[in-house]
Amino acid sequence: MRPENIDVTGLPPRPSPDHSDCRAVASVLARVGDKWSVFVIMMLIDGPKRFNELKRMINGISQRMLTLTLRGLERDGLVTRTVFPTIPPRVDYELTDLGRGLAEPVKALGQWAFTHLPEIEGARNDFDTRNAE
Amino acid sequence: MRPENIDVTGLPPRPSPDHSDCRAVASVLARVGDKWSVFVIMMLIDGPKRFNELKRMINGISQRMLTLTLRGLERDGLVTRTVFPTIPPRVDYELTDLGRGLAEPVKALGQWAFTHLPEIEGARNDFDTRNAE
DNA sequence: CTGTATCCGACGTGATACTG
DNA sequence: CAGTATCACGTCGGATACAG
Repeated sequence: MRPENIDVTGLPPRPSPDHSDCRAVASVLARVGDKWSVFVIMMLIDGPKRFNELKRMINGISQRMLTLTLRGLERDGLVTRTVFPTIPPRVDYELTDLGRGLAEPVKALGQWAFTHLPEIEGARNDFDTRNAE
Repeated sequence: MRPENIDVTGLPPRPSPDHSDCRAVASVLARVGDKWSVFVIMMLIDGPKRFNELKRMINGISQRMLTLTLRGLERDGLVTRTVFPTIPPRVDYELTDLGRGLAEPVKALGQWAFTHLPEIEGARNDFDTRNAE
């Protein structure tokens, strides 16, 4: 079950494509698409940040969601978590090389979204008013 | 409430950044991140497709989800829906110019995900076994 | 400061049945 | 063929309280 046998890589057709890769690619896309990951990545681009520092920068994120988001990014090897056993405790989060690599295509996507925002919002308005009354 | 005042465009700092754009960019990212949109876009890159044609190509998608995904893409102006009032009915879905434009950064992201799959899966395994017992 | 634990409502997704 | 309607379930996310 679920999306198999689909090539979303845009890569030229390979001789013996491994179709199971599709699910895995989708899982990476899902991380990018989740509500907060991209924001956290963007915040970390210009250097490591502390937990509450991130929380303050990302307006509206809850403590719980920041924790979960950071755990997810850490699990995928995109972010490192270093604990300084001081009192009070201090924890720094920093992008890995992998994370910095991911930031590039993500920024490209963000730029596209930003430049085409008017068209998309226009299309949404048109669609909504068409299906209004 | 919610992610405001955050620049996820990666654009060089502008004089008077419009912070409300952030939410809108996030909504585009959310579309890319949802479970099926990217697959549909990829399927439509090389020409228009019919409803059931898409359903067959995307292994595992339900009729309901295909409908909802296509509606969402149509609403955002990424896909056109043309009905041929024949019997039986025939409906073609096709990428708009906007949709084809979006496909580019999405493909870039897909390529990145594909090439770095081993590192990510490795990191996930490491993380999971570290936090196992 | 940096989390974890718990509760709860909202939403996304799938399965199934039905319609024009 | 191309949907819509309904239900059922699981996950996501926010709020709050508490801990090391």
